[in-house]
Amino acid sequence: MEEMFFDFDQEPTSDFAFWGQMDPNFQFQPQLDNILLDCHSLTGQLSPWSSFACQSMFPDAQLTDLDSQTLQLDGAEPDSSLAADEAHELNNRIQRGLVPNHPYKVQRHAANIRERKRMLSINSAFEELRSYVPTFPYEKRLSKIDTLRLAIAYIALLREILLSGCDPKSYVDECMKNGYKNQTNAIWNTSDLTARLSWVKWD
DNA sequence: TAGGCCATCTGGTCCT
DNA sequence: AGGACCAGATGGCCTA
Repeated sequence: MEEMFFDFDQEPTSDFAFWGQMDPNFQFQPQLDNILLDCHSLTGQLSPWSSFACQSMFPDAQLTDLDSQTLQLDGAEPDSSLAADEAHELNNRIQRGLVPNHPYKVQRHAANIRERKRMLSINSAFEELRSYVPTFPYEKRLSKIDTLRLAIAYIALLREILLSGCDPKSYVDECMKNGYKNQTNAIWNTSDLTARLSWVKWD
């Protein structure tokens, strides 16, 4: 069987098994806006506003009324403090009847949009981190927690290699023979990390 | 079918 | 005051 190596210095276009490689020409923001705009209509998911939250905030309100209410187009003036893109997006959603007619709800929707964008930025950072940790070519996508743990172990090992002054490949080979003992993490301190590193092309 | 993982919504708290 | 951040709740999807 042909031996396979991974070179971490390769261009990101490498067809090695890295998950979540970003297309360098990918236009993130317009895609994001469309996704956010369409998520409700695509999933058909009902906002929790229609149940618990509405009743707790507005105990006197009839849920059916709240759910059916939408802002009138000419009266649709989302919070002026919103960023331009958020205001535009919110207006779009109001026009489509996706935002119920209550000032607090409008604010809450804007906050939801910001939160989703924030989580997406965190997720894109996770994707980038995944691209830096060693994975097996046949391995399924690492979860967030595994990505963090593996990254910690990987950094620790790289630090040890630097401090040892040894050739990286021979250091890993030695670890493979004798078993890698890392103090930092119980999850990845077995042969797993060194096995992953055996796929790394060091030179 | 249970468990893991994830996205989303939400309200509270912190920060600017 | 408003946005950022956070953690809890919830529900969907996938896999063993």
